[in-house]
Amino acid sequence: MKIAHVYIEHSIKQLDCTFTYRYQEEHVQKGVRVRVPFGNQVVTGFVDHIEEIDDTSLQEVSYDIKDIYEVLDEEPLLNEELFSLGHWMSETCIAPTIRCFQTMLPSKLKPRSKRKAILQEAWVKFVKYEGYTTKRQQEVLEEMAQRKSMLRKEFLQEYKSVGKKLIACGCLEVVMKEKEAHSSFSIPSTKECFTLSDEQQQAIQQIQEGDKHKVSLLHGVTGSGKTEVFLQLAKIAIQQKKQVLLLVPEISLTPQIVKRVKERFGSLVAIYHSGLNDQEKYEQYQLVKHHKVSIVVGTRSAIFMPFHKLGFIILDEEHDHSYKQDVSPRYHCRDIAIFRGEYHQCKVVLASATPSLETYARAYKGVYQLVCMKQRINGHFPNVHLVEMKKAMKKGEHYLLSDRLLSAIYDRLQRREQMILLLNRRGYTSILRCVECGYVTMCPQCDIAMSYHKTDNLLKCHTCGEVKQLPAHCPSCTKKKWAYLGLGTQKLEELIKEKFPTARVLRMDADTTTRKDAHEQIFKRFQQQEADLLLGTQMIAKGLDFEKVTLVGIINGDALLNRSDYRCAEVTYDLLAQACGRSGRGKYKGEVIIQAYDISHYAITCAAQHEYLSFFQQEMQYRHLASYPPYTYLVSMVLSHKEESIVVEEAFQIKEKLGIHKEYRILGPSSLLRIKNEYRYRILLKGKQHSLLKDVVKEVYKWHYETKQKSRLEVDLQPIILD
DNA sequence: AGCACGCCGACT
DNA sequence: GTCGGCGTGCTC
Repeated sequence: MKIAHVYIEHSIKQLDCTFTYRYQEEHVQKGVRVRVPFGNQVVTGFVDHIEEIDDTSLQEVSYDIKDIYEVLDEEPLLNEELFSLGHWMSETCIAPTIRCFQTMLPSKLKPRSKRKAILQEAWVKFVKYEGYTTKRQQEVLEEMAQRKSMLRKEFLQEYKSVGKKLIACGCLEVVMKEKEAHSSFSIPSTKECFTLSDEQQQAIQQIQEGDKHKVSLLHGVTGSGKTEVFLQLAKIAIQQKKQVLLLVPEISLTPQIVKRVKERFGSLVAIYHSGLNDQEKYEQYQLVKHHKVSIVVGTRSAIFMPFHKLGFIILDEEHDHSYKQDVSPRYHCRDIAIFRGEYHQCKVVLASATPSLETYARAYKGVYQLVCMKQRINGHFPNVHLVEMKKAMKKGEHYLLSDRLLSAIYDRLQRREQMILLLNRRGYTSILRCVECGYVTMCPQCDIAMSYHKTDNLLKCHTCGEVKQLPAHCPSCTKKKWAYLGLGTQKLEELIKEKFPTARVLRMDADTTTRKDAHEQIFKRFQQQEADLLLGTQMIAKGLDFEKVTLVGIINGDALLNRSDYRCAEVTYDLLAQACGRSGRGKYKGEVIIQAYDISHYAITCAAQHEYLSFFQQEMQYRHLASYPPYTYLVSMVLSHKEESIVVEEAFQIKEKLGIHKEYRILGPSSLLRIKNEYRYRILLKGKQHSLLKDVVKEVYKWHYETKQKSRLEVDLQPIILD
């Protein structure tokens, strides 16, 4: 008898095992979706493997085996490679297997997908030369016989008069086909001659000739022309009839790289990111699956595209946090890239101007191949000035804009050059506080002050999305005066307008980018020089290439340094170095002004001198002394529940259960901010052996659901941001 | 995840 | 006496 082992769509720990079903149909195979009875419901499942067993061994099982109701796919959704990747992910991230499979597929194909309606299109197809009546009809038929088929919509438009008649008489027929992405980027590949710099050529050569099994780290300063290196590598792979995956942190923030790839490779490109709707994602996915494109440019989720022969996987801005998924399965795109690279025997290239410490440390030790590009294409770095705000403010200068920065802005306005102002306000929101008693409105669900949005005059919580009307008077002292404590971009915009009434300002932040293509619109307008000044938060720090920008101002450059996070120096260096990289990319010399309260910190001084290596060495020393990654590994376990006492009790139970161990240290439980009415506590494990930590966490995880603990447990085996 | 089963409080 | 609260347990 034929038996299928099926994963059930419910992605919970208790159900992370297969259930067996009987079937008769031949086309049940590994990787197809099936509808199966489960309890008293019918659910979708995913066939893990099939088996032929004899009836005697069947009688040994204690449960009744039911039949599969329906087979949903003719062909497996996931090929052998992606299948094993799913299992591997489940293992390394400690997440239910079915959830890993769901994560890997576009939502229209997910096993659970309830409304998986895939758009169909009507096509007209030639059938026969019988039954037409007029000369014109014959002509049209002949044309159609040539073309074989065309979209009905277009057909009826072109042959308005006779089209319907021909379909009615059966000479042509209408067939429904799945809608496909028409490779709309038919921009002809430019034949422009690209002269590569020596460094670029060397980099390409090194990557190509390097050890196939080794990951390469391309460490190139901002403006050193990494994108061109990617494009050349892509060309090589395509010539070898292989595919290329180019991963970027966030598409909407890197429109320029997408544009360049499209210009170069035209219709060979698929774009994949979270901004696409389900149908669009599905279409792009199918393009890759059916070998219609050679290059995919995409964000994190694009790592799961169904490639058949990869030539290169390139992770641009390798250090970026958006490569880490922060919901289960908490995978890191870099790890998946390396897994797939091994399978396809292809080179994985990690690229960044500011590599993560982990990556650079590996390259330093020779685990990865290190490829450097130290020169800018245009030959010069921008001058960086540090402004110490403590002193500036004592002299009576404005706390947001120092005199030095003001005069630089004035200067650029005079010379009709463009500039970017970056307000570093992570962890710094616009808060409304009562002048009299200092009351601040907190979110009722979370332990976070609600931030004030001036455009719609509302209070919003950035963690849970709660929206509140502005209270007319302070609930605690009934005074009616509020002080706006914001260091927001809006405030900055007002200030600029006040100081420079004629300046044309574009603002980019969470408020101005809610619409779908808002980022692109703003960048486009800035590119076309409809504005002199672009101001925004960290989202404008990365990957942009505006030739005319000669001034970058960073306000509050050290805001990130005051956090307790062990990565704060790295994040600060990254932000500053990236922002510096936006200035003076064209033929004009660029300038950068960094305003900070403490300008002596090495993250700031190294960034100002474009000294990554020096920063790396100092930061490594600190990490070594404090035994933080990359010298150790951290794993995180977060418990949450509506009742604080339950979380605390269960957290301490876990701590006790772990006991004292010489191979790792237990940090916590420490309380985190309450989110969505749930109290959260974290336990961190710190140790030198990642595999050991993983085993320990796995045991806790198992114990947690087997003993039916009340709280929710979330584990992260490479936590990046600890909040 | 869902849904049934089962054991205790407030109603016609 | 019943309706219904949601704690517990199970699903091939």
